Amino acid sequence: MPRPTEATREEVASETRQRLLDAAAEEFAREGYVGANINRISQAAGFAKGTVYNYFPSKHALMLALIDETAAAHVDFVLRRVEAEPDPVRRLKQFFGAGFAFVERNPARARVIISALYGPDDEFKTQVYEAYKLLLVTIAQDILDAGVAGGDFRPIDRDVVTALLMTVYLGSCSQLGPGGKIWLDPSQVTTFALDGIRLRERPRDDEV
Amino acid sequence: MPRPTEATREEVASETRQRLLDAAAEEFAREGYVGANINRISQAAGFAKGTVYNYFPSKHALMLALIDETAAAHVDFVLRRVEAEPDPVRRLKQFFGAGFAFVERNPARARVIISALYGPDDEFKTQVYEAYKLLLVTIAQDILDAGVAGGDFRPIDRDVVTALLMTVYLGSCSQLGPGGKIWLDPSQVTTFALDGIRLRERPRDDEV
Amino acid sequence: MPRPTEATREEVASETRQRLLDAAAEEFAREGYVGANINRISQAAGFAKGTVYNYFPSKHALMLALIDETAAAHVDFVLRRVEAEPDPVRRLKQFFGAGFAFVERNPARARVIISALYGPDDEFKTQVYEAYKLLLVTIAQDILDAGVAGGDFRPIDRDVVTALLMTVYLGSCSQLGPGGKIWLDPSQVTTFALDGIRLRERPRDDEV
Amino acid sequence: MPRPTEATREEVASETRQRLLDAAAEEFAREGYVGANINRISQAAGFAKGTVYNYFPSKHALMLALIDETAAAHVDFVLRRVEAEPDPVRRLKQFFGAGFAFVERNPARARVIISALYGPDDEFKTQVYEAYKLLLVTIAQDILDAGVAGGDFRPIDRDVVTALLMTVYLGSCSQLGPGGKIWLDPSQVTTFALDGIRLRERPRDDEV
DNA sequence: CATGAATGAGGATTCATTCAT
DNA sequence: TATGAATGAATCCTCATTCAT
Repeated sequence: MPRPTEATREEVASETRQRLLDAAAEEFAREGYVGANINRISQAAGFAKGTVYNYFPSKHALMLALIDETAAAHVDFVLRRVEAEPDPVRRLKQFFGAGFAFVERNPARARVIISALYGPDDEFKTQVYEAYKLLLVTIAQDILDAGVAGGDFRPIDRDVVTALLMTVYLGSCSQLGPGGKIWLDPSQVTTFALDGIRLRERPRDDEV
Repeated sequence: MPRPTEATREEVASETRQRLLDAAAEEFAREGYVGANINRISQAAGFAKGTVYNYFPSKHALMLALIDETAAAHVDFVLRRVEAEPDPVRRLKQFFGAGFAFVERNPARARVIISALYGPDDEFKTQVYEAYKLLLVTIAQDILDAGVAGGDFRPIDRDVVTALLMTVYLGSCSQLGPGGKIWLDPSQVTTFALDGIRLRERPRDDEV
Repeated sequence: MPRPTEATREEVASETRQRLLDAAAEEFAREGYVGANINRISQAAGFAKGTVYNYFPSKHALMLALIDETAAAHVDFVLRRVEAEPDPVRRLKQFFGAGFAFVERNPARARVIISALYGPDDEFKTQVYEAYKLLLVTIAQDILDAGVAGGDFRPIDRDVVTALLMTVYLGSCSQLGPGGKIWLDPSQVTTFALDGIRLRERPRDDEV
Repeated sequence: MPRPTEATREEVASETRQRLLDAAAEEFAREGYVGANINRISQAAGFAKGTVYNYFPSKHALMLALIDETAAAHVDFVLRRVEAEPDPVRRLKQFFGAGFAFVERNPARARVIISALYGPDDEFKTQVYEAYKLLLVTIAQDILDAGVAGGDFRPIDRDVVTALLMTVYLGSCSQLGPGGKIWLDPSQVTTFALDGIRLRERPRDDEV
């Protein structure tokens, strides 16, 4: 058992790091990576400029850490809910539902991810892809493959549709209205996406 | 009628302006707006730094002009082809087909528009919305409304679906592989989008 | 024939560069390379901070340019006077005499060279060696080799003695009293050095 | 007599201080005073940053202490050996021999002294002069004065030659090859210096 | 119209130093 | 005594912008 002071010290360091990441998320979301200002980040976190550099070796590394931390929380949040669902159709709905919920709870983080994806820095893009790989695999296998096998979905190109679903998801997320609310109704987006892939023997009228 | 020298002078000025815009498109696409460098732009266009300021009052104004010019060409290119089609379904296919064609011919311009949309500057976003308004209206009225009225599409929320179609289009455009090729097959994207809205009494097998 | 304005522009640029180098010499001499401040250099030269970067890509490059320029002037100044002398002994005297004269006229430049040689940056050292190579070769060949061949000097290790002569010269130069005067009398230094190598009437063989 | 714990405490403190000085010597030698990093020094010594400040009030004071400690060891090492010799010529040889031996055993310390002498900080220079005063006095009196009085050396300006001998010594020391070896052979340097002052068989009076 | 020298605000980063534990 | 988190002054460098030619 570590000495109390040791435990406390680590907690404080962890707490500081977290506050810096939170402040960085806000700043990067509002100003973009290049426009973000390290001094404002540390001030917003309640520290002096230098403290950022006690935790992250550079602005670039801070961004990478933020991407990693955000992606880990995001993937974890969505996957838990997706995998709790019994069948592919419900899972797809959860993918959108939980995804939008995460974005509404963490609008700044979401913006950072999206701007990393559409911004000019290839290293950020790669980092995002890596960090979200598990989510993409789950969509492809546990939702699309399973859905096609089970007769819920039409035969489709798994990778193309995975990309399209992520595209629809990310695109919807970035259309935030005032207050950070997602302007598109999740259920409408889900319906649209589901109808793009669902098998259609007979009319259905049990939608969300 | 202006004197020949006048005409020549205007032509030269127009030519200079065009070369500056082309160079700016490449630079903004590669570096992002904040990372773009006015000196590099002028050098790439074959001029000295100061020349940019003879044609555009600021870097910001240059970006706005580039958005306008690109959007005008883009909208014109797509609308000509969309409106040449006789029915909503074909028009929607043309929206994607012509849109992807424009992006493949003008990858730098496309990147600029997309980064403006997903970047932190709200003024750029507004400018893009304004410049593309005519395209959005055409989708909403001449494709969706017409398609619903004609029984091609299910009753849908026109504005939501317009947003979703643009989202799918833009998202697909930004997934460029090496060489600027769009990675997603236009016909697959079109099929996906069409199936999301099409009315489905009976199975159809006449797709793209 | 270039246009007058062109000629003037080049003259101004050359003049600016020279003023910056002069100011840099003073600053580097007084503060050392690391302690030197680019802003102070440009201010002392009568320009704003950024102007330095219109002429030199970095502080490091400015230092290298200063070493080169100083060494070229130094070597030229000394070699002209050394080579005007008819015999090795007089040439050696001129080496010290002209060398000390250059240092007294350019104390800041001399300090920069010396601090480059004794400072921690190996690239600066290499640059100094390269820039003074011609002078070292002249000492070794046109003074020492010639003097040994002509019976003025004892048989000596040419390279060792070249190094020792430079050492004595540089060491003496760095012992500046108030006002930048070299504290050691050139003639005393010359006598000391000459006696270290001159042929004696009878051989002695009791050395270390 | 202090209590054992007291004695131990002092030993530990002394040991710590010594390790810090050793690490500082390496760092100052490699990076120069301004480029040296207090954190690296403490890490290399096996302590945290703050510990340096428990032993030295500032980086500047650490440098001064290092100069003092090095000079004291250096002067002691050389003087012991010089004063063990019976006559001025042997003493002068020992001055160079022991001096070079000290430098080869303590290359980092030697570099620090030399960079202090040729660097921009006058306070360091003064400190070096003060700390080496006893050595200079010994050269001037116990070697040069004694040698002139005993007929070994020509009548010379004692202070000038003292300065020249130190110059030759320091200059030779700073020409370190790979591995910290002094590149100039001590015996050659000694011969050169001795011949510069030794009495010749017959007077010459054709000098400068 | 084209030029490019000059400007100076702005920002990332370093690091000696302090001090509470 | 040892620690290391926090500090903030200091500095190199970038680059949009101006303007005289």
